[in-house]
Amino acid sequence: MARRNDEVEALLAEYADLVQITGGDAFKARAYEKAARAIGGYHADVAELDVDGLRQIPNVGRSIAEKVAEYLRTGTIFMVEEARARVPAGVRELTAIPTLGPKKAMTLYRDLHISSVDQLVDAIKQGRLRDLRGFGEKTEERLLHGVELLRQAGDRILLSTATDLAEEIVGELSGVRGCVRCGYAGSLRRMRETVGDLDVLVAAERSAPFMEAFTRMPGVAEVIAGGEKKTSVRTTRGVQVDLRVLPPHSWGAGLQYFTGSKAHNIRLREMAVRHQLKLSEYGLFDAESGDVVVSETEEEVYARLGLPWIPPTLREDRGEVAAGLRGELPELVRTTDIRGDLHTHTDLSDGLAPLEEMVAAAAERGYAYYAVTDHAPNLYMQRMTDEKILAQRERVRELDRRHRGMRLLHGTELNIDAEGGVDWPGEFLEGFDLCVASVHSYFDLDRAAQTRRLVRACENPHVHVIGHPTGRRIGRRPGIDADLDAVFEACARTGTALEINAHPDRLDLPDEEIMRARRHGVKFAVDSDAHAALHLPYLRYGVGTAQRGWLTKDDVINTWSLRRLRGFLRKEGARAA
DNA sequence: GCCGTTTTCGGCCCGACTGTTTTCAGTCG
Repeated sequence: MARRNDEVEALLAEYADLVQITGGDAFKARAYEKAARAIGGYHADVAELDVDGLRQIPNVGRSIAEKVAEYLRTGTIFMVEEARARVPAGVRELTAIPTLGPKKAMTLYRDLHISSVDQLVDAIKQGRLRDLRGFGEKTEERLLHGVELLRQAGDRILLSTATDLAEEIVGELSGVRGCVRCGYAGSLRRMRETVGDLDVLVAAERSAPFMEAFTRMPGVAEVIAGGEKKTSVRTTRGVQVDLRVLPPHSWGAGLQYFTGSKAHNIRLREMAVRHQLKLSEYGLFDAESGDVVVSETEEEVYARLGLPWIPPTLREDRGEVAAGLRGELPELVRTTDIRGDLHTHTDLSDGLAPLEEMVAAAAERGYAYYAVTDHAPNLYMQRMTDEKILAQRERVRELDRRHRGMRLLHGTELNIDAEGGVDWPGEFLEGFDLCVASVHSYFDLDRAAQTRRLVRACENPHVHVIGHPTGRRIGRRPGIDADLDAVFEACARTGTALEINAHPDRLDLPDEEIMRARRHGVKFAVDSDAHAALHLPYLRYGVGTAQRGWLTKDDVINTWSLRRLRGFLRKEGARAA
């Protein structure tokens, strides 16, 4: 069930942008940004709160609480509407282009009346930006490159957005009378990092009630096509959703067919042909007689082709069919295998929730251990000091004594500098149970320099995990240019784990690099990088990515017992070197 | 607009990088 918090967060963030674009008070804009983030990460549903309750949320004062209440009551906020009237929606969309912020967006609109990405591209090509103050040749290049990036991510949405939407739709349709089965398929079921459109399947005798319920769902902006077997809609956020209703006996074949990938299915159909069979979304048929052989479950379809059931996350034609035929499919790591999270934040740095709240939420998830890893001082904006982190350690130790079932580890997220150095000297790092080290700056160093800094970080005997190793942000920034094989080799040699950061806009390492790293013998940590208690469940997306990289439980250090994990954290490899 | 061991005003994450300037604005993390 979607929470109203997300709508409120989006609206306040929009208002913050509009304040900036119109040249309003920068501190006011930041106040709205902070309130938006706090509401997005708040544990309670804002729809359940009155003004006083809303004011309990950090960074929400009287004014914002009243605006939120206004929104919950009327569906709009007058001040936001007023601001929207002054700035066309396209101007705000321009700020989605990397390196183009609110100031430049406003200049483009004010001086050249540019209010869409397309208009911007045209204007650049016509050389109309040349005369603008603050815009030069390099700026034009960077903007075009930024547009390119934006378009690559294009109409695809993040895995988390797609999951939330799909679960809502499945929940709705499951409640319709006559529903035998309901679920989603497509690249979402394969847990690809982004999803183009959603495929929802229903097994039922009669399709009409489902088509009707589907097109009437809130959030449906337009019905693109409506038939007996298939209906397609576009949501108000621009996502296309296809609903297919199948006869119950075709469920397995339909699920298999619509899950894909295309390449995986082609391989399966070729196998079917060799068995004198024909595979379609309705079943596996005898090629000659046309009689149905199997169709009810995916397992039967795979079995009849001589294969074990192949997990959806492997269905990318990356060798899974051959491995299945040999009986060598990996036993993939599952979310339930994860015994702890090794990269999380609190409000001591840029997290939203206090230590106690994060720890309570982690305990709720049944973890055996949990690491708190706030930012170290070199990420200057966090203002970390030795005193603050040591005081936190005392609180962590105290809480650890009180939490019977779950061991707390005190760690930090270090910042890898341009040369591969980190924030604190060895003797200070010695005091941490665990150190994650990540790249947060110097994304444009050349390949040799990037490789060198990452290898050096691995060689630091106090660095246990390389956080979000490529630094990419999906749809916003490509990963750094480094010789990853050299980095993987260094990880394996020194006993440094690579993180699979589960945050939906990172998913870093990406799946293909995970496969490569595994061949070097690297171990991995699947972490949420949570900045609020609500982010802890992001872990599922990291596990999905790990599965797409063919990882087993043994490859992932945070599925291990605490004793085995502590052995890994001694990092004998790097110390011996 | 929010917040307070600096409490009703006056701060607010701070430094670096980039490209465009010719001393700095804009963007980012």
